[in-house]
Amino acid sequence: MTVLKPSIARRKPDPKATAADEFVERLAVAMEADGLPRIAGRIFALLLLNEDAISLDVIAESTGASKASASVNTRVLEQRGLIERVSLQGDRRDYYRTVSNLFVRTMEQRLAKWQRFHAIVNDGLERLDVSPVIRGRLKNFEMEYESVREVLTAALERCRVRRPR
Amino acid sequence: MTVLKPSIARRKPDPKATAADEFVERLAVAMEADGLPRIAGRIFALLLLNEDAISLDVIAESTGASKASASVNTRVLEQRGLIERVSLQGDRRDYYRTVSNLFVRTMEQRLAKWQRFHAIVNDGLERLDVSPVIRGRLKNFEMEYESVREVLTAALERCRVRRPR
DNA sequence: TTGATTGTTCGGTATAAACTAAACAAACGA
DNA sequence: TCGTTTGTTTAGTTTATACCGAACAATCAA
Repeated sequence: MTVLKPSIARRKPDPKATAADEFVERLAVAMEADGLPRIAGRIFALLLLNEDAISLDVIAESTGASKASASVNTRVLEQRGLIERVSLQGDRRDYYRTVSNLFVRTMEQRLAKWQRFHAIVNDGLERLDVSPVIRGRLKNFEMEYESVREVLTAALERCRVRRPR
Repeated sequence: MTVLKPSIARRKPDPKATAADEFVERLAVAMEADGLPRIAGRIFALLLLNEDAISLDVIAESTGASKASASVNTRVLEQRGLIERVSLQGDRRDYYRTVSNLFVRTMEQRLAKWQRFHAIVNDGLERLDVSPVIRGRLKNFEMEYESVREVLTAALERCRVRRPR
């Protein structure tokens, strides 16, 4: 008589899971598509919903992650420019909160990622000797990217102006 | 006297690695940032540099992947709209090539991914009862996204018009 | 200094993903 | 019908990554 542990079959749906918790989980999963660890996504979502900065312990505690994971993933988020570390006077702890111009920052991140991709293509366009057809294909690809990039950065600039800090 | 296998320390740098091979590898790595398997990236890069459509065997052979991986990853790329499967008359094999309007398609992919993210935020904006400050933050985030999305889709539409097929 | 608090790093484990080989299915030609 | 060619699926292996607990380092207070 073998018994399957229920925790394997399916996790217990936490009875006191609030709407906010669900939001956090869903956003965390969605952010995995951007190559972030799930815990990083949870932390980000948590901070997104919190007005004031939160300490590492609280982050670890309320996301259910270990302090180690919280430490690592806050750094990841910080390096990606999604959150920032702030210090409060007369307090040794670090506190974290989302950056103010969040959307612009995320878009800048994405642009930077694309840039790496297109840099490779452009480099190939220089070094490789390919047929005129292929060359035309690559050139057109880059042209279109460039035009879209310009439009996009202009739009972001407008966002920046509208909300300077 | 322990000897470290050189293949572990570092892979042999293939002496007859062409510039095209390097291009393929670099692009493949860059595409991993978009959540694609490395082999998918290699296949894409390979097709990008080839004028005419290529069969599965050739793809497998020239990327060094197994036929199974080639099959799986071509399907991934096809579903993402980056390549297309074509059939040649009097030939049972499937052939693959990049789609014609490549840049627009990649951007559409990216937009779709963002859409999922923002859908969650908007949903949260409806269901969650958060402080006015947080609500303002989320709303602003979505507003900025929406404005940028409009600009972007317009720019893509222009690309589409400029090169209809 | 010592003790307490806070963050990071390290070692090990579990989970997930990529990939291959081999079995399988489907489509065609003989 | 039977063998051949082509693509897919499956099972198992390898590889990479996330994660935790515990040890460690650093900072400040006493």
